Amino acid sequence: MSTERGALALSEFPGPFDLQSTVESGQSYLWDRHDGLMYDESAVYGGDHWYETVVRVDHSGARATPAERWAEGEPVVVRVRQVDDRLEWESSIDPVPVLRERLRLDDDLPAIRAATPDDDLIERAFDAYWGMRLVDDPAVPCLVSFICSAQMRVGRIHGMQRELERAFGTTVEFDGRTYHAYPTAEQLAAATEAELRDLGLGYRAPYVLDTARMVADGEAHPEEAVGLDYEDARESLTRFVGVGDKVADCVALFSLDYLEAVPLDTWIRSTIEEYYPECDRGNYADTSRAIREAFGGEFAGYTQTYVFHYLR
DNA sequence: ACAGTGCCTAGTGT
DNA sequence: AACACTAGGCACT
Repeated sequence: MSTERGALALSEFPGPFDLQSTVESGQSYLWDRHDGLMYDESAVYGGDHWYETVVRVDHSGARATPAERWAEGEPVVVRVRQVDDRLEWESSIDPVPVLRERLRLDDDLPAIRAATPDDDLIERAFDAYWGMRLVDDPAVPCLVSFICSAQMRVGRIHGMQRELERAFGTTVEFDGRTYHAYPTAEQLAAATEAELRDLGLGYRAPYVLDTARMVADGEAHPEEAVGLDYEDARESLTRFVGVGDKVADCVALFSLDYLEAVPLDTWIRSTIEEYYPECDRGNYADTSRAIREAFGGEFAGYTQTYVFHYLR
């Protein structure tokens, strides 16, 4: 397959963009660094590293929903790096539409920031990583990777996803190397619990398996939450095994376009204790509403992601 | 509704 | 060296 190259002028999109903080902030576990130093603390921050992922896109346009595009499109490698105001890419297709979607390049970051409350911690967080975008990942890979995230560090979550790809994902040849797409629900459902445990998933193994079976059998699909009111969408996502409120919020925010979702993980909970004690209402749903308000409502998930990355 | 408890495991600290 | 503790929770009771 031939390698095409190109570049995207980031000045054509609203506000700044920073690739590294976007793909290495623990939102998405679907990207990898070409130099293999993903999440390497000693690596230089802000460097122009090449990042790679395998996407599935349907060129015919015949399939309407992202779920179908993901499930049925041919896997294709996309490699990208940022050099100042340019996003350079290498791929066997024109990846600009998919990059635009996945990296949320059309989000009006200055407008989003302007809509957040005037608050010292929030301002410092935005300043520290200004240009970081939310991601918009395919729903099933996002769901599975956040099921794996329970009580795990980002580096290990990332490593687990690479293991899942290597063990079960469709192979793709590109630029003289073999890549692996993220496994589909069907491919995961065909695995055994023992195989998943051998990859280091531990007690998450049956969760991933049961959830993959639910999707593969057509019993439920995470994208069925799209269009519901936010809290109903979160509730809907908890149908999947291994998915509680926190993981449901991650999927809502990082895949299903609910920018108001604020995943309450241990970091944000301790942040609430320290900076917003009045928002701690003792249970997930009420605390979620309170911190969502404190973080600016409509775009609270953006604020959360900046604050999380800043304090972590 | 809500609180308590067990669960896999690699890495870090003692 | 061996052991305790931790890490972006969840299911079950």
